[in-house]
Amino acid sequence: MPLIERLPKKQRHQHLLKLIEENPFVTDRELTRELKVSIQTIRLDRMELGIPELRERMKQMAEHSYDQVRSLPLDEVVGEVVDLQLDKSGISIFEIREDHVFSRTHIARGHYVFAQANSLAVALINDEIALTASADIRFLRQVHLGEKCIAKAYVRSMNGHKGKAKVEVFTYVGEEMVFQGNFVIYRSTAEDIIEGGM
Amino acid sequence: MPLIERLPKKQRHQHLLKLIEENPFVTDRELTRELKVSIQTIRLDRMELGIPELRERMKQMAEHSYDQVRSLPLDEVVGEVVDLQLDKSGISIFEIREDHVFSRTHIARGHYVFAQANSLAVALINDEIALTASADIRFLRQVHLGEKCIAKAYVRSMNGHKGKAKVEVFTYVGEEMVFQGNFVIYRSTAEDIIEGGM
DNA sequence: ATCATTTTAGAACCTGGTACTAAAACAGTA
DNA sequence: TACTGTTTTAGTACCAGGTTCTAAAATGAT
Repeated sequence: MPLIERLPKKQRHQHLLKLIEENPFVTDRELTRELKVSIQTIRLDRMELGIPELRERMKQMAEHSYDQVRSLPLDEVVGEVVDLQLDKSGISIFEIREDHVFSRTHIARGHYVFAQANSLAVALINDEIALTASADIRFLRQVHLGEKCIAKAYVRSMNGHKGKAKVEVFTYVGEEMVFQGNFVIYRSTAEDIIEGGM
Repeated sequence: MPLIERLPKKQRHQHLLKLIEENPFVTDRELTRELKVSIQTIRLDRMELGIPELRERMKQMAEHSYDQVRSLPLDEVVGEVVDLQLDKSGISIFEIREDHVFSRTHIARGHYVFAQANSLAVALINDEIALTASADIRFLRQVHLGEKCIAKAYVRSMNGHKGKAKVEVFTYVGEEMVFQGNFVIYRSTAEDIIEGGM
């Protein structure tokens, strides 16, 4: 059992990591020329380091970037409002479809679940203008493809008839709560300018 | 030379284009099942339409996203990542268009601004799975139709190599900060189950 | 000299294709 | 009906860039 001079291998591993980080599109064969070892050694090294093959690396990058690109087309109304008592409470339903999930995992992107809650919170406010000022949100468990999110929103406070309203939203899949958020909504009857908020 | 009834082929081409656009990761074999023709026909169709093979498509996507600072010439694509240093920082640009605003006020809906920030925060995390766990967000001023939102995200902490990461996002229109958010992102290398989070 | 580790070699097999040849099925027309 | 042209299907050989497995050789430490 060699005890010293074990560096070459570790050094090569470091070098390998660096090379692949520099150029993730490098093949094993190209690496042999750089590292001066056989292709089998390269492959053993990759195994030990847990580095996937070139094609898998490319696939991961492609999926990653694809997920970014397709991540925005939210519909005008996110979720169907099935019950609405202005300034009091409301319920909306939103089914997670193919468009709303990460392709790899089939788990819903957070901003869709947020969008449902945000839309409902804004819809609840009985004023001409209602914009989200801030929010404090928590995703309690993943939501999967095909699941139906039921968001329930309650107006908690109502600073006069102008100003801010606090709305609490709970989103469920069946019995389970999957999301919870506290929204502060700016409200205004006229088109007067609000110093902040959306 | 058949002159009429030439539709089936063109129809199939349209269908093929749509299928591949919907899911660029589809293999020829999978397409045969959808289109009910032989794999050779699929391949002839791809040839005629100039659609490269799956691996080439993935490679192009991967290369495209790898190309660090891409051309600013904003695509139609909203929330385009123009700079990305994994696990460190990133920048994305999103132009507010008709679809993204309240029709009355021409003010952007909050969840679009949130979506840009959320997507960027998730994109930043260099792991197979990255889901938003919670967020604390603030809309600092309204964003109007036509304005360009530039989101800058920074990874602030990195609980080991599994677990949670904290990402801070600032969104600007010109010099003005319009949004600020603190995201907690769950991260995981494997497909192991995460108890909560999106 | 001996023994464990490390490296190399080689063969079989895999996916998701390309390139090419050729037969069959389908259509329209003379 | 027979001929012609397009379209579809089938099949083979080949490719890159690997994985998986077995096994031999080189290296180094004691």
